[in-house]
Amino acid sequence: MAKDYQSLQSHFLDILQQEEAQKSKDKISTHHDQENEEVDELVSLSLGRTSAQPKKDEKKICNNLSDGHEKNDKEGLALGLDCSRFEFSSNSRESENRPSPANTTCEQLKEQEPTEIWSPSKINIKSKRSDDQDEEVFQKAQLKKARVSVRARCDTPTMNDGCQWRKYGQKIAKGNPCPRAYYRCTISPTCPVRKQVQRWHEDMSILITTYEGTHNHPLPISATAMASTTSAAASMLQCRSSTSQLGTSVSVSTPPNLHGLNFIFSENARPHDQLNFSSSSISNTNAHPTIVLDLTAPATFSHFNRLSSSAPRYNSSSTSLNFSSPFSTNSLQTSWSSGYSNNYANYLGKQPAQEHIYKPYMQMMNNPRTPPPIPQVQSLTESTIAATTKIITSNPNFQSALAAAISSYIGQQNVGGPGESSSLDMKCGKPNFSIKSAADSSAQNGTLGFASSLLDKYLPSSTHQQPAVSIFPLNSPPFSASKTALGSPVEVKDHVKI
DNA sequence: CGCCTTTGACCTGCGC
DNA sequence: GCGCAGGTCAAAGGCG
Repeated sequence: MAKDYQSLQSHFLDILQQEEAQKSKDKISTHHDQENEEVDELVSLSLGRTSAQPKKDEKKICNNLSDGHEKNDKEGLALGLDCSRFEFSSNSRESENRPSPANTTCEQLKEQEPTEIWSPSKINIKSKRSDDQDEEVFQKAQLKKARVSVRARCDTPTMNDGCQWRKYGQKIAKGNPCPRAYYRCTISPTCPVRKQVQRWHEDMSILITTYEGTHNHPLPISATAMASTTSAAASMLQCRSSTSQLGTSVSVSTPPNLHGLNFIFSENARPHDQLNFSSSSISNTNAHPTIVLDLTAPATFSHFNRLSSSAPRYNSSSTSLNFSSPFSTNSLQTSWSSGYSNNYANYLGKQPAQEHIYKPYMQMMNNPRTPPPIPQVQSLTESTIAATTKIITSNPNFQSALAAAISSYIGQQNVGGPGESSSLDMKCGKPNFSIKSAADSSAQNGTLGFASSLLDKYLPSSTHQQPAVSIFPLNSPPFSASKTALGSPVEVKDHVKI
């Protein structure tokens, strides 16, 4: 009954949105003709869920989403993570012309099986809608599963990620004398998740584990960390792929208990290209969009800046949201322990039942003098978080640095050159984090949208005055956000305009 | 005996 | 069409 209800509700909302989209489409088409020379893409970025629609409708949908969010409180931040599941099946031009059939409610999102995005029906629809060769190529690439490649120093043959794997093949891949092993998840016989494990020939201590697919079964707690990590990374990648066209580099480092984990998006928005991490070149197939999570390098802001500027040939703007950590990465590189998996899963909203773990820390941040209550679940991350929180709260530079970062971001949004129609809207009264940028929308869908989810979910009303400080102590170290314009203002092609 | 790894064969996609 | 490379299959064998 619930399924039927949700199905009907989804259908109803689809119809509503199609009507709204049709209205806005008419408006857009008139504007589009005028601005055609300047803007090739027109994508609404409101958390990646709505296509071009009037603001009122946008609000409406946001309310719907938040309602769903509340209804599915236990699902926590799934909103931010799952955005790509439908985004991935649409591209920017489609979203320009019609709403994504799935961009309605959180329930609907959750209804979707991970494999659904590859359903032939959608593929056919997409094929029919392609209107030029480039788009066909683009869509073909979209149809290939996103991959998440994790680089980590590891002495064991495979990284202990908590899942059960069965090896089904081994190959010598070109360019790397080390054999590549193929594993599939055996927790569920129908689980589509595969992973490839290969040593990096330039540094045999580095293990490159590439994950593909999404688990369709409950995961052991010890496996949620990697699953959430890869899921989030893939989501960001897919968000990015679905809406961006060119040149955005996004790096999201992890909460303190995952310090050192970098989500890297740095490419010219060819979705089939691999997303390379800095100068390292993991020779992977470029048939799949791949994101590289590098656990071998410390997550520093300077490093990210280096990354951002590492692709100047793309001549495009770069948007970054960097949750950088002041800590070393060493503690993470041994194994994926259940300890931090708890917290990172929480961070990603996949384990809402453990919400109580970090809520006290948020409260503590609001009142740093109050010692945090003892969480019910003991893990090594408690001490990590406590230490992190202590450092954050005792760091007088944190607030000012954060304020400067946000001011910088907003400032750049406001003073963006020609072609830069970006804005960052942080409404603190009611947790709201709408992002509109001329730069890569998907990145923001993935990162800021994710932040938005955090905000929506966890920002207490009492912290409205200091939203920035209140948001990130949950799990995050000093936070910085920046938007680095690499390209000239002239390069507005492929940018997104609201 | 069941599960797992190994490994050669086979399939598929892609570039030339 | 051909060759190459990536990916998968499945029989054979090892191990507890």
